[in-house]
Amino acid sequence: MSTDTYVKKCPECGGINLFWNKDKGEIVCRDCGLVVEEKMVDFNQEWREFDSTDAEKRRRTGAPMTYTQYDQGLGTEIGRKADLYGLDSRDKSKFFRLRKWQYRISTAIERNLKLALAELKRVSSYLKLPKSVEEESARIYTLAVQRGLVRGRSMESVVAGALYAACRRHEVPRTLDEISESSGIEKKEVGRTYRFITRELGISIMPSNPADYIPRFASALKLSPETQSKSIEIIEAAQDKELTSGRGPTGIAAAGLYVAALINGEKRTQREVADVAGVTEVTIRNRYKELLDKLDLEKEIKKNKKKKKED
DNA sequence: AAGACGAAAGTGGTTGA
DNA sequence: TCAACAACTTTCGTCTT
Repeated sequence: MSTDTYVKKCPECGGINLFWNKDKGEIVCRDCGLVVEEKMVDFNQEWREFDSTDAEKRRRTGAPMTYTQYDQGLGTEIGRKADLYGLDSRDKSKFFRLRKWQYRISTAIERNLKLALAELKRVSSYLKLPKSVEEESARIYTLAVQRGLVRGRSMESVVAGALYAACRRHEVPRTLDEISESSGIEKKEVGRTYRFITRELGISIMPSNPADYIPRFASALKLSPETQSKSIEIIEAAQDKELTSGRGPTGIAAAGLYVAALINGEKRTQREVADVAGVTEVTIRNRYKELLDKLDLEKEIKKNKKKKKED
C-alpha cells in the first residue's frame, strides 16, 4: 500500500522509466503507458505463481511497445500457436520450427497475462470479490489465453467474462451490469464473451440462483436479517412452484425481497429495490404479482398491516 | 405528491426452420 | 441466416395512499 515501496520496474514491459505523478497519485510507465496503481506491490505476490518459469527473461526485455501494438501482435501469434496442434503429427520438421515459435511467444503470453491479471485484480477489488473468485477467474483467463480465445476480443472483455464466469461458479453472483460498470466493457459484450469462453472451455455453470443475490441486495437496502431469510424462504417456495425458470434471477430476487420487506413491515419502495437489483419496477411488479397469486402471501401482508394498526 | 399499478410499444437475445 | 418468440425495459396514463 505505501508508496515508498513502489515498484521499480514496469510489470508489463520491464522498463525502468517509471514516472510518479504525485498529484494524481498514480505511477505511469513512460515506455508502454501502463498506469501502475499503488496496490501494485500486492500484485507482485500473485504474479509470481504465474511467472515462475521464466521470470528472469522478462526482467530485461525493455522494448518499448504501445499498448495496442502489443495486443494486436499477440493476437496473431496466438493464432499460429493454435494451428500448431493440427500439424504436429504429420510434419516433424515443421513441428520443431513451430515449437521454437511457441517457445518464443510464450513470453508474450506471459506478458499479456501480467497485464490482464492486473486488470482483473483491479476490477475484482472494485467489486469486493473474495479471493477464491479472483483466483478462479485468473485461472479461467489463463486457460482462455492458452487456447487462443482472446483473438478478436479485447483483453479487458475477456477479463470481464472470466470474472463473471468465476462469480457464477462460486455462487457469489454479480449482475452483468456491475461487471460492466466496473470493467468499462459494454454489458452485451461481457455477456457474449462470457458465453463464448464458457462454451469453448467447457465450463459448466449452474443457472444462477436468485437466493444468492439476496444478502447483497438486502444489505444495500439495509434490511434486517429476518427479512433476508424470509425472502429466501419465499424464493424457495417460488422455485417449488416453478415460478422461477426462464425468468431473470435478479428480478425474482428483487421481488422476493420486496415482498419480504412488506411482510416484515420494513417497506421499501419498488424503485429502491429496483435500483439495487438492477431491474425495473415493472419487472418487480410482474414477479411480485406472480408471487402473490401462487403463494398466497396476501394473508401475511394483511396480518402485518393489522399488527401495525394496533400499535 | 409520491408510490403503485398496468397497458402498449420497443429492445436485444435465443431458438428453430 | 432469418423470423418468431419470450423476457425485460421504457414510457406513460391512471389509481391509491
